[in-house]
Amino acid sequence: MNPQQTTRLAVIDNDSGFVTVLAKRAEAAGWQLHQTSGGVPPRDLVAMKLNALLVDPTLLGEEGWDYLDRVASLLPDLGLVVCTGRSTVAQRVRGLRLGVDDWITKPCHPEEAMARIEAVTRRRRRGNRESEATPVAAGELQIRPDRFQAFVGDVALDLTRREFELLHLLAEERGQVLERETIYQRVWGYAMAHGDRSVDVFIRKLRQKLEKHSPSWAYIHTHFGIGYRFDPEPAGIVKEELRPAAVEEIQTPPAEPAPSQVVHKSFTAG
Amino acid sequence: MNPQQTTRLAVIDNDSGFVTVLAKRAEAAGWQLHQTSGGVPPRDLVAMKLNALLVDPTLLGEEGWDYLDRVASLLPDLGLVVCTGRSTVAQRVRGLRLGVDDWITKPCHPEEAMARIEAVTRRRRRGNRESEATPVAAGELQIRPDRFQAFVGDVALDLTRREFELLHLLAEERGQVLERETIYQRVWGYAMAHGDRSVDVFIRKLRQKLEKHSPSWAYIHTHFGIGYRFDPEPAGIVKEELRPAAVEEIQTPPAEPAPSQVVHKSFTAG
DNA sequence: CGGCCTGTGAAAATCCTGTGAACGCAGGCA
DNA sequence: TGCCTGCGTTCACAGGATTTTCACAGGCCG
Repeated sequence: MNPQQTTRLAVIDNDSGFVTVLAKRAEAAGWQLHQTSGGVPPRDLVAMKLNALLVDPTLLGEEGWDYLDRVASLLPDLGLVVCTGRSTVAQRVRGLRLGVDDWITKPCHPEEAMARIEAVTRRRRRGNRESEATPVAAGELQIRPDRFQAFVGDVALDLTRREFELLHLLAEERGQVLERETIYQRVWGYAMAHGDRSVDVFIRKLRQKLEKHSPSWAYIHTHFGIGYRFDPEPAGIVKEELRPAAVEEIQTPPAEPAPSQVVHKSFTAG
Repeated sequence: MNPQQTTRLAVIDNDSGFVTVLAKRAEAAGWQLHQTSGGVPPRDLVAMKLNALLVDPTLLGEEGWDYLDRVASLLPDLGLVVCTGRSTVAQRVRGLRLGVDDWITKPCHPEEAMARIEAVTRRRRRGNRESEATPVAAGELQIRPDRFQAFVGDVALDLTRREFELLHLLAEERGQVLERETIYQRVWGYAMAHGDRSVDVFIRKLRQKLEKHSPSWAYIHTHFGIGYRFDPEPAGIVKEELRPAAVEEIQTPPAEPAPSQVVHKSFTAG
């Protein structure tokens, strides 16, 4: 979700000689850098919106492996590169299996370190949408990334930031069933904890606001045991597959088979 | 989804010692391997559906850089790993900038090479999300991973998640007889307890839904004492082997001799 | 013919989602 | 500073949907 092209890198190392040189080159290349010589809690890494993390686990002592493990599993989209001194094959293999993307041995040329960091972050960026700022239309909805807001006609749905990002993601993947974990990963930016219900709660809030402003459309469909799918449908076509003769292509977008296994919301309470 | 997907790796190298050892380990790990000691045209690589390519550009001589460049740009989803002898920082940087994902220096431990290849493909798989989303067609069926659902024409079979995953697995292994244990392992994700009948029950549910939506085809075949096989067959060819003159290659996939020991289902009750 | 193995229907157990509400946090404001 | 408000997170519960388990019947094989 980072529209920016620049690489955001954090370095956890206390080898001042190496870090200094690397920092100079990185800044020359236009990278945004964050240095520390101590462990940064994975939680805080989330807030930094990094593309990559370069770390020498030596200075984390015993906790090194555990730290790498946590970072790798909490931030699967982060490029994780270890740069450290002598190591055994077994150590490198362990690290790589844990989720480390590249393991560089010191002493190393900063240029190579940078090239490897680039290689690690490269693909993630590829195919990144330039659609970031293009509005999306769906049913009666108009989703406007430039305003972080969705509109029905001229009136805004009054979405909070998270609500908007969730809606935007769903709308961009219109028609696809997205699993909760995927949604969480892409909206929140890190891995979903087991049992977290945040996605459900935000879906409910979205549905309330959608229902309030565009009551004659159904936008978000639940897929039991999987996740959610965004697909604007005019209301009143419930179970069209049971009476195929009665309904004649009202508005259903082309190549959109009638959804099933969908919990058609019934909006009980007002 | 499927947790363990097999890695398809091609090796372009003529260092027989290294390659032999690597191949042994890779096969032990269940990887699918393809070796050559000459350059493979990028065009052919496409057809091989590889996850990763390990190459020693040394044996490509002058063309090495050009080759890496073409492979990297033509196959952006392929993990590209160079494994070669001595090299300068400049060479490594050049390669990495070109699109190489990792650059390993020989001599290297095959275990590390494998771990690095894994790391590269892991990162790659995360990047492109729709790798697993290719629809499968079978008989009148259309199996759509993006919807977690199967369709006959426009109407969905209304499969639950487990049902869908079972069907998807069977369909991907079309024509193969899969043992219950295998099925359970791959759909449920862990070993089947002795005496568990879940697979049978889900096969029944699937058959019911298939029969309901596509009554003129037989999809799932029972192999007594073994397991099940998915193979769409138009109805009415029951016992075609008994009256070979009557039936003429309606739709039966090639190279599928009528299996003996097959229980042709007869759908007793309605 | 007897011992498995599979098909089947239904009950029981489990899991999943919708929902309302409480909680904590941070920023705005007096 | 202290209060108020908006927002995101977490919890617990209820109603369903789904999965598992069971018992039995019928088929397959030697």
